[in-house]
Amino acid sequence: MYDPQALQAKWLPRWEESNPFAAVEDAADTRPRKYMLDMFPYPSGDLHMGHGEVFAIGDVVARYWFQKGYNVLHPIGWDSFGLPAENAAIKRNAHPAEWTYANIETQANSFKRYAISFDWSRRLHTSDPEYYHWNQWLFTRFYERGLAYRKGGLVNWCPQDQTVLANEQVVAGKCERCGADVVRRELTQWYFKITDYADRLLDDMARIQDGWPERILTMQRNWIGRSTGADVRFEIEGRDEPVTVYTTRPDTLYGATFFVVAADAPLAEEIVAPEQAEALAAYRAEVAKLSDIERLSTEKEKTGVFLGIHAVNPVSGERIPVWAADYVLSDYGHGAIMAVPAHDQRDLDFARKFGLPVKVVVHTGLADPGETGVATPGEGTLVNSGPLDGLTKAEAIGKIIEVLEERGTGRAAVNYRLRDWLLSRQRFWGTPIPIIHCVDCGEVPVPDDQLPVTLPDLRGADLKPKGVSPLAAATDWVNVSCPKCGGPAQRDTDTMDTFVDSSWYFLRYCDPDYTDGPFDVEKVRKWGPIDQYVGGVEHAVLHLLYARFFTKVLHDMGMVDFVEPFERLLNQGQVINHGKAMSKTLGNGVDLGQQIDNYGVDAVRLTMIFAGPPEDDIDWADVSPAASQKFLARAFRVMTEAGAASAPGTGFSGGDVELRKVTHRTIDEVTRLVDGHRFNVAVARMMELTSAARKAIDAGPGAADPAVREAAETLAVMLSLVAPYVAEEGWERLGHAPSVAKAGWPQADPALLVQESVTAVVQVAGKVRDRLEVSPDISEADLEALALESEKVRAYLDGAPRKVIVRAPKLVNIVP
RNA sequence: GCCCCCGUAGCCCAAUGGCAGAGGCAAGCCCCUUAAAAGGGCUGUGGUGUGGGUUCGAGUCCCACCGGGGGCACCA
Repeated sequence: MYDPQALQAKWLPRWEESNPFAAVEDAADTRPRKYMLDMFPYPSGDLHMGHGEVFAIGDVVARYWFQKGYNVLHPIGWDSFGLPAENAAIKRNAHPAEWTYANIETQANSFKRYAISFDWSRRLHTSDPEYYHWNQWLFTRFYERGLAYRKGGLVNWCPQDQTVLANEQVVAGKCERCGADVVRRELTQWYFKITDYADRLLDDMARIQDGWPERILTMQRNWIGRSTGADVRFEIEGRDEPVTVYTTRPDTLYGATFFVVAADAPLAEEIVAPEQAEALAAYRAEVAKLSDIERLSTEKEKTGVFLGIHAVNPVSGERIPVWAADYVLSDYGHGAIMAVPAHDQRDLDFARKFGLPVKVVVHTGLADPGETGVATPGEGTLVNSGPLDGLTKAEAIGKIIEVLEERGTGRAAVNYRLRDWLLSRQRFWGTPIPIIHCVDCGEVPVPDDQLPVTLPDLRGADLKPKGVSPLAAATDWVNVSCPKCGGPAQRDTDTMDTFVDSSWYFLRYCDPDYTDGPFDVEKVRKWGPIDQYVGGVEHAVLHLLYARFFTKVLHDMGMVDFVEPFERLLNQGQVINHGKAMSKTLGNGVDLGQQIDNYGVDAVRLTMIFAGPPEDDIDWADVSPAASQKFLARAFRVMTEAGAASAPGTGFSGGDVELRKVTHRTIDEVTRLVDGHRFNVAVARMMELTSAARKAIDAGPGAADPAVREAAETLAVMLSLVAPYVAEEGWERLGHAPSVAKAGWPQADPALLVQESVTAVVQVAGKVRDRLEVSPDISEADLEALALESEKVRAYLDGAPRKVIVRAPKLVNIVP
C-alpha cells in the first residue's frame, strides 16, 4: 500500500540527521563542481504554490547533478529585509524581526518536508547583521570608486509605501510592490552609477545568449535603451553658453524649425524671456500636477509654452523659436531637443498644435507631413540641406557629424534610457547606509572597523511611515561624532533598497560564515559562476540586472574572476487556477500545504513537473495531483514486487531482453530530456517504463526476472529527481541501503539501444502505401529496391517513377 | 502603434522537414470482485487557428490574417 504520509514520516527524520546534500569543500575532492541556485524566497508567511513549482524544478536539476556524481552546491537562504515585515510590525506593535524570523522558520520546515536537496549548513538571512555588514562594506567600496553618490533631482515617490523607488521599481507609472500611483518629487538621494556599466551590461549579453531566455535579454536590452546619434550645440540668443541637444537624426538638422526645452528643467526658467516668465510658471505648475500615467500617455495632446527667445541653427544659421514642453524629458539626453516636425511624429504633433513651420529635408516619396499630419521618419534622399543634399540618411549622418566636429559645434554621441539606480529608501527594515554627515567634513563613510552599523531597536508605532526614514527619530542612534574630525555629526537615516541584498547573495553562499569580507574569494573562484539559476520572470530588469551590475563591479575590484553571474537561467511559469492568478479577492487560492496533506509531497512535486514545459504556466484546474498519486502508487508496487522477488546485486544480463531494451531506451531518452530541461516528457518516459515493468510482471517473464529488477531500480533512481520519498522507500524495498539520491545515474548500454529491425514506410506521392520490416542499417539502394518490389506499391505505379527519395531506414517516397 | 512567443483530440500536452499521438486527465467498454472501491486491460476520424507559398514531403520553414499571452511605447 502506498501511503505518502507514512513515507514522509519515516524518511524525513532520517534525512534531517545528516544534511545529505552538503557541498564538499575538500580540495582532495576532485569531482567537477556544479552550482545550482533558486532565487531565494521572501519570508511572507508559508511557502505557496509558486514556491512549490520553482523549487520542484530546481530540485530536478540539482538532484540530477547529484546522481551524475558532481560536487553540487545547492544552497538556500532568505531575502528577509523588506516592507511587509515592517507593516506587520506596525500592525502588531512588534519588531519586524519577530515576524520575519518566525516566517523563515515556517518556510524552512516546509522546505524540509518538501524534500528540496539543499545544503542546510549554508543558510543565510539578509537581515542578519552578519550579512548586511557586508552590504555596508560593499557600499563603501562603491563610494570610494565613485559608484555610489548622492544627488538631488526629481525622483519617483510611492505615497503608499512612503518611500522613493528606483526606475526599475515603477511599472507603468505604478509602484511595482504595492500598485499605488507613483508621483515625482524633488529629493536628494543615493544612487549607484549603473549607467557607467551600460555598455558592458549590453555587450556581455553575448556571453549568456545561449543560456538565458531570449525575452529576458530583450527586456534588458530595451531597458538599457542604447541609441547612437549626435550632440549638437545651439546658440541661444541672450545666453553666453550654447545649449547642447542629443539627436538620433543629425541628418535632419536643416529641418529643425523649433527648439524645445523640458518644462521641468532648470534651463527653461533660466532662459525664458521676462514677458513669458509668468506663462512658463503657470505651465510648470500645471505639468507638476499631472501623474506619471497622465504625463506618459501617448494619447495626450501636446502642450507647451513659447519662451520668447530664439535659438540659432549651427549649420543653417536660421533663427528658430524656443519652447518649453512636457513631452521632452529633463533627465534624458540634455533635457532639450531640436524639433524636426517633418520627420518626427511627436514634433509634428506639436508643430500642428502651435502653428509652427514644417520643413521637409528627407525626400521619402511619401506625402508632405505638413499636409497629412503623418511624419516621415524613414529612409530617403536629403533635400534642402546644403551640403547634405542628395545623400542617403546613413551618408548624411556621417557627413553632418564630420561638419559639426570640424566647426566644433557637435560630435557623435551615444545615449541610454537606463538611469542610475536610486538605492536609498525612507524605511526601517533594511541596511542602514554607512555614511555620517558632518557639518565640516561633509559625507564621511563609516570606517570599515566600525561596521556593521546595526539598526536601532525600533518597533510598532515607531515604524509608522512619515515621509522620512523612521531611523531619523532614533536620536541616540543618529547623533554620533564624525569619524574624521570628531565633531558632532549625524548618521544617514536612509536604508538600502533590498535589491542590494540580492545582488551578491549567491557569492556569500560559498561561505556564509566568512568574516574577512563579503565572501571568500577563493571559494567563489571554485564554485562560480552559477551553472543554473531558476526563478521568476518578474525580475527581468530588477534583480537580474542589478546582480549583473554588481558582478561586473566586483570583477573590476578583482574579487570575482567572471563577469556574468548566471550562465544559464530558467524562468518557470506561474501556478494559476481556472485561468487566473490566485488571489484573495478572487478566492481561487490553492494552499500548498493543503495539497501536500491531501496527496503527499511526491505527488504535488510530480504534478508540478509533469504539467508541461517548466516555463509554461500551470493551471491547477487542468492538472491532477490525484492522478500523480496514482502513478506513484503504481511505480511503488512495481518496485515493491520486484524487491520481494529477487535480491540486489545479481547481474541483469540474463534478464528478459525486450524489457531490458525498454529500460535502456528510457535511460537514454530521460538523460537527454533532463539535460534539455524537458522534464514533463522525462516523466512520461518514466510512466512508460513503469507500464512495461508492470506488464513484464503480470504477463511476461514475471517479477523475479532480473530485467524487472533492472527496470525497477532504474525507475527508483529516475523517480528520485521528482518524488524523493517513494523513490527512497522503493530503493529500500529493492534491498538497497539509503540513499537512492546518491545511487548514481544509470547508463544506457549501447548494445541494448540497437533495434533488430525497424519499420520503413513506403509512400507513393506522399501517401503511405506499404510498410517494410528492415534492418536499421539497410543501405539506401537496398531499401529503394525493396520498396519498388512491393506489390502494394506497384499497384499505385504505372511505369517507372519520376523520382524516389530514400531516407534509410525509415522512409521511401516515390513520386510517380 | 511597434516587437517577441504561442495556437495539435473535450482538457493538459508529445512529435531531428518524413506514418499526426509518446504520456496524462476526462469519457466509454472489458477483466477481477457477491457488490463497490482499489487494481489490471482495451478504446483516439482532430488532420495540427485561417488562407497562401516553398518542398518529393510542412504541425514543423516563409508570407498574410485571426485568436491568446508577454514586452516596449512621448527616451529625441
